[in-house]
Amino acid sequence: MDVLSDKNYIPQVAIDCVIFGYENHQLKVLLSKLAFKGNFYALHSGFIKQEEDLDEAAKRILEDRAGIQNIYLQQFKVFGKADQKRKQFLDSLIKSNYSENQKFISKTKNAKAYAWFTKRFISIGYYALVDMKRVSPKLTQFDVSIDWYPIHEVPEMIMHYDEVFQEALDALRADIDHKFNAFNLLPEKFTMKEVQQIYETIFEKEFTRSNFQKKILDMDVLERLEKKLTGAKNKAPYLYKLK
Amino acid sequence: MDVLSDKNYIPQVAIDCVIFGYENHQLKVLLSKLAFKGNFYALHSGFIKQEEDLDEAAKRILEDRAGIQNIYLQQFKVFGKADQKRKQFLDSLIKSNYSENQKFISKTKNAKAYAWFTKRFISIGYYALVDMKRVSPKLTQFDVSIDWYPIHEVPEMIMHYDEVFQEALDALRADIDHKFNAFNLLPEKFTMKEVQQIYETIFEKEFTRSNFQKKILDMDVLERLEKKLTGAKNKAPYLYKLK
DNA sequence: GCAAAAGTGTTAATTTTACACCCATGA
DNA sequence: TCATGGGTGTAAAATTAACACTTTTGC
Repeated sequence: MDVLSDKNYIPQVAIDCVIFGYENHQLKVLLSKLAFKGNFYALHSGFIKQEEDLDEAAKRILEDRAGIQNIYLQQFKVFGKADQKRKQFLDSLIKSNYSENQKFISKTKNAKAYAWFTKRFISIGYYALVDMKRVSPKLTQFDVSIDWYPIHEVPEMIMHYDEVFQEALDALRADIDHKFNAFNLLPEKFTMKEVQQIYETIFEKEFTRSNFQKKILDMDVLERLEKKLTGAKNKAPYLYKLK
Repeated sequence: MDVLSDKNYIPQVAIDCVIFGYENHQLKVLLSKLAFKGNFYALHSGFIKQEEDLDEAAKRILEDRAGIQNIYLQQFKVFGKADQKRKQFLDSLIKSNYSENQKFISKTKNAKAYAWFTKRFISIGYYALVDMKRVSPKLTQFDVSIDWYPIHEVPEMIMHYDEVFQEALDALRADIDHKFNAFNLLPEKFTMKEVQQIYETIFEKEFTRSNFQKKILDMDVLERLEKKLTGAKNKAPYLYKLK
């Protein structure tokens, strides 16, 4: 990673990525536990390089953190409260992690990073929806661990991340129908049941099979392929792929 | 206005306001013609003060430019291409307005403003919908004029503003139904016909009277008041107000 | 043949659209 | 009393939801 400076990155602007993961009928979110004393949880944030498009920056951050590419990534809201949450949090973090925190900050190199990092920030929210099986989160120097948390068991996060997460979930549900991003979670060939399970997981409610099938097929984006013999003692479902 | 500097404003971030105005069944947009040689048209942009919430900044910019308060203002998208449009435009502007442009730029004061202004910017798009009768646009030092342009007669604008305008119009139409912002355009008491005319203007299509009435009343946000005798030789319409 | 689950079809309920009808108003 | 336009009601059309029926598969 480049040195954090105004020359390399756009100052005071962050991208916050809410990475939703799907596996086994569960919707989870990828959080980082920070490599500091105490239980501090955070979304994956990053900054925008000076020569980089906004959407590219979001993709890069997602790739750096989760090791995946070519995924549906959607900007959903900008957060721009001018409160002191960020600075307050970082100050308390330094205080509890470095016995002589004033000295720590005043070291030339640290001082620059501190000044850059503790300014008031605007954050641009993006969310992604990924197949957990195809993702291998990578630790950075700031993380002690990166884990998937069920969306109803999300620990309290630092700064404004709780709000970002909740808004991302709302946006995901509002967007999914007309943007077809659910299909990104599936292998090339999939059954209608698999599609339905994703929807049911995301919306946390059940859909009737026949009506769901009609609705999805009416979207006219799927192509029916051969049948799939599952070994189960029932009728074999068709496979589908995106047109 | 404060001096443009990193100390006063968040650098490299602008707010672009698309101010839609309604009057006499016409939807127009407020553009500034810049106070420079040549025909340069622009949306109303501004910057975010260091101590200011994002939404407040948008409100302030709207008030400075259009002289109105308490209006529906909606963030709709962030634009973040890393292209050189901004710098190229500003360079050509300086070139054609100052015979010795290098000298102009290198004057100490101008040099700072030039450097601040010509960096790569991220812009946060907001739109507003106002009653043209209640608005008195104010000229700033950068405008030679500020005028309302019918949305189908918008002159080509500088930089990326054409795209911002088009996206704002799409967002306005998508948002209007469930956020009731159309009522902001009306006086305290209004008739159903007036509401319908706004909708018809915004969507550029006609609605059938009875169905429109049903739809709006089903929203359950209006309260029916006394009748209004218009002097016309027909049944007097009811007045409504927001609940 | 039977249970299980997939696919299709049918009916009912709801929402949307079109349009007819009645009513108040001023000329 | 008539033309105008506003308010209401109703029938048709389209969409959505509920559920029953049929088919395929392995045991």
